[in-house]
Parts: sequence; structure tokens; C-alpha cells
Amino acid sequence: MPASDLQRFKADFFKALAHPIRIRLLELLRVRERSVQELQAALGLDQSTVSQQLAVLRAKHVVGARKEGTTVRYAVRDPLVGSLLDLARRIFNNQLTGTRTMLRELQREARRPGRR
Amino acid sequence: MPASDLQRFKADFFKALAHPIRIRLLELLRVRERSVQELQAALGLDQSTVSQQLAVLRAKHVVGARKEGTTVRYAVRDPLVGSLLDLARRIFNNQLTGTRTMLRELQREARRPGRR
DNA sequence: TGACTATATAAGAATATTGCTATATAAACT
DNA sequence: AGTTTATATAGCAATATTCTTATATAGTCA
Repeated sequence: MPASDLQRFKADFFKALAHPIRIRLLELLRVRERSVQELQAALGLDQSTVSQQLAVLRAKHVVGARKEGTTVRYAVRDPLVGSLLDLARRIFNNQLTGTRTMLRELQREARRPGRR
Repeated sequence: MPASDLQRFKADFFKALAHPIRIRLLELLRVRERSVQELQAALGLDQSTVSQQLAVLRAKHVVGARKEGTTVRYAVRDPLVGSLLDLARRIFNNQLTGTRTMLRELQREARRPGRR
């Protein structure tokens, strides 16, 4: 596999996570397996939307589906995906903290103008 | 911040990683700070392309830029991004292993047909 | 078989991202 | 001031993703 293929593969994986609905689906699925109905109800979205976004996650092998009678249960395929989301959460937290800090800093500057 | 905004924020972060060139940039930058020129040379891409993709990473606050005379040096803003890439690498590895295993399994089935 | 339920997929307009090429800005140097 | 070097951005066609609505499939049960 040429290196460029590998980068494309990696990019595709991140692309799978790059949608608000898919993030919410994964945050539910990382806890436990769930049927499409459950997901649909939990997110207040219509069936088609949920099914489509699950299809994207399935195509990238992030989740797996298990058919049971007429319902299909989805689950995260690799528990490391959960860790990835946790790590991402820590990064977001740093970013937001940075932003808030910067805002506070800006306000401080405004209160003592020209002090540099 | 409503929950949906947060999910959009998270999705945007992953979107920043969802491009082969940006992955390669980050893999270089996680080692150390680099100028646009260095990145350009290392990846064999033209100036405009590199600058554009860096702009995407900058917009999502994944990297930061530091101007030094006429050159601009980029760096990853949060070292956790490096950890994230490592974790992602482990996930890819599991996936590919799975694929290879499946391929091997398929071949095994072909050799003993109808054995189910 | 027919109706019902759960899920998947198709089709196409709306929107966003990419890839190119050209141009702009800004610092340093003559 | 004019030129060179490093970087950024604009403009726009090509491509990919998303959203919405409609339809298809497949299992279950009367």
C-alpha cells in the first residue's frame, strides 16, 4: 500500500467522524449496542436520516450491524473509538479554555488601555 | 452553548483532520515546528496548496502560526493532537488486521468449498 | 397472501470542499 | 523606489456531502 493510500485511508476515517449527527450516534453507541429505533428516538431524528448516517459509519467500518429479526442493532467496532472521543474531548476542552482565557485577557486589556 | 453547537464544534475539529494532505502536514508538525517552505519541500506540493491546507488547520485552531521575518513557522497547538493521531493509528491497525484476517478466512473457505 | 413494522436505499436539489491558476501582501535587500 | 522571497488569498470550475422525499426490502404476524 503506497503511503498516499494510507493517508487517504486515515482521512476517510476522520471524515466518518466529521458530522454532528454521527458524533452523537457514536456517543450513544460507545455506551452500548442500540437499535436504529432507539437511536432515532434518542436523537429525535427521522428514520431515514439515522439510517443514512449509520450507513456512512458502517462504510468506514467504525460501527457494525447485527440483524435480529426485523430490528438491526449497531455497535462500535473498536472500543478505542471511545478513547478517541475522550481524547478529542480533552482537546476541545483545552481549546475552549484557551478561548475563554483569551477573552478574559482581552477584557483586561480594555480596562487598562495602552499599558504596553 | 447548546449541545448541538458542541457537536458541530467537535465535527468541525474532525473535519480539519479529514484530508490526506492535512494528515501529512500534522504528522510533520507534531515532530516539530516548521516553515511553510519546509512543509512544501517535504511533501512535494506547491506553495499555494500547502498554504491553503494550513489555513484550514489554522481556522480550526489545530495549528498556530508564528511570523519570523518573512517566513512563517507553524506548530501544532495542543500536543494531545499527536496522541490522537497515535490512537487513530492503533485503530487503523486493528481495522487492517481485521481485513487481512477476513481475506485469509475467505481464501480458506474457497479451498474447502461447501464446508458449512 | 396481505398488512404492518423496521430498516435501507434511491434520486436530485442544495451546499460545502477541493484543486487550480492567478494575484495580493509583506518583509528584506539592492 | 524597485526587486526578490515567502506566504496568503481570490475566483471559480470540478467534485463530494448533505438534506429531503419517496420508494424498496425483509421479517413478522393475522
